[in-house]
Amino acid sequence: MSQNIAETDLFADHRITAMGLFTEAFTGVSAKLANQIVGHKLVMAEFEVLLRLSRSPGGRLRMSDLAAQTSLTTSGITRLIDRLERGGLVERTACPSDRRGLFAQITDLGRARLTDVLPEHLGLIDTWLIDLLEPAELEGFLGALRKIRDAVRPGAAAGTAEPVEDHHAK
Amino acid sequence: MSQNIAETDLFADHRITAMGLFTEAFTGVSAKLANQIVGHKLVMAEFEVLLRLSRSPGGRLRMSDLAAQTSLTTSGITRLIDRLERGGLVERTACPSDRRGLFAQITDLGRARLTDVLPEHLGLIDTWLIDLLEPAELEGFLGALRKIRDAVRPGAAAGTAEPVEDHHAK
DNA sequence: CAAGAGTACTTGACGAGTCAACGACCTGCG
DNA sequence: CGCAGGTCGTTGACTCGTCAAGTACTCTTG
Repeated sequence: MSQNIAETDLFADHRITAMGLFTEAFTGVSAKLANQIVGHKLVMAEFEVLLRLSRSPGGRLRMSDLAAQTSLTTSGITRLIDRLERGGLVERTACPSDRRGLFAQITDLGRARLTDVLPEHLGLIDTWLIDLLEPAELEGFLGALRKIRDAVRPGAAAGTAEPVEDHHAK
Repeated sequence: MSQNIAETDLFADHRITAMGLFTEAFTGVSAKLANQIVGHKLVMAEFEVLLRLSRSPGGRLRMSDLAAQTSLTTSGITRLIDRLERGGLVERTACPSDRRGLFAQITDLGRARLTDVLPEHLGLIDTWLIDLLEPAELEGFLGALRKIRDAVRPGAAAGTAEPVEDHHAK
């Protein structure tokens, strides 16, 4: 029953395997973390936004800056901030220098929520990522990730991401 | 680079940075690949399903096996196969030994679509992953990924390598 | 051999994101 | 000045996924 050997080999290329491994490892860790976040009535993207706000001067960022720093569109950020605002974790405040613009501002409740979530979250990162690797191995791993990140997301090192823009043949 | 870690640095922990790097690298590569797939009127999950079907004996798998091998629920698989079937890339066929069950069977059109997509896809994996790393570095990287994958997804090793023909287990 | 329990898939309702098309505002230039 | 053309954020319509419940079948067991 087995023929089409050449074709079959194309479908089982080692590059597919490598990418599959990358995917399984990342989505596996990611699922562990997401699972904890969900237990605190947040989704990953919301947690990430709260974290970025908490680290920004004044605890606030422009909607469009949030969109640039995450992998969401501005419309996605609008809806995400809607949800967080409904929950009292952020509020929208006017931007004095540009009346089109809005700040998303983390509230005390938002910071408190982060403080609830973070310690356990860091522990999970240790358990499912850091502690699995020898120190030297971890260094090599992070170095490889940095090379890849710099290649695929030029200018993202300081936190400014840009939507991938490549469109191919149609 | 570890300095005095005050409590407010909780929000800027090195573990957050490491996980952020993992996320940016993976989502970056993933976006490059997804972008190509979308150019061929598929989404990533559909491409993955076609690939798994093409490598399985008879070009078919049970719906529930597909769900187990991907990160979708059985209900997600139902709707994904609906779309592929509507496009003529797979068909549902009865399972003779269990009348509840269905096979998703890749069609010739489905295989042709894969053959269209794959060569360029493999090239992109080279460009945005493999070729970025020195051979030894790549080995270390894959080794680390394997450790992580084995920790977070016990029993998923068969993922992208060998077809698993094992229904009616337990 | 008939329940009862469990499995395989589908469906309805909904959540979370995208894109395209706004209205509101800002800026540069004739 | 005045307005053409960009940017900021929101909204409507849609896609792709989840969960919970439902239907149809299979397995176990007294």
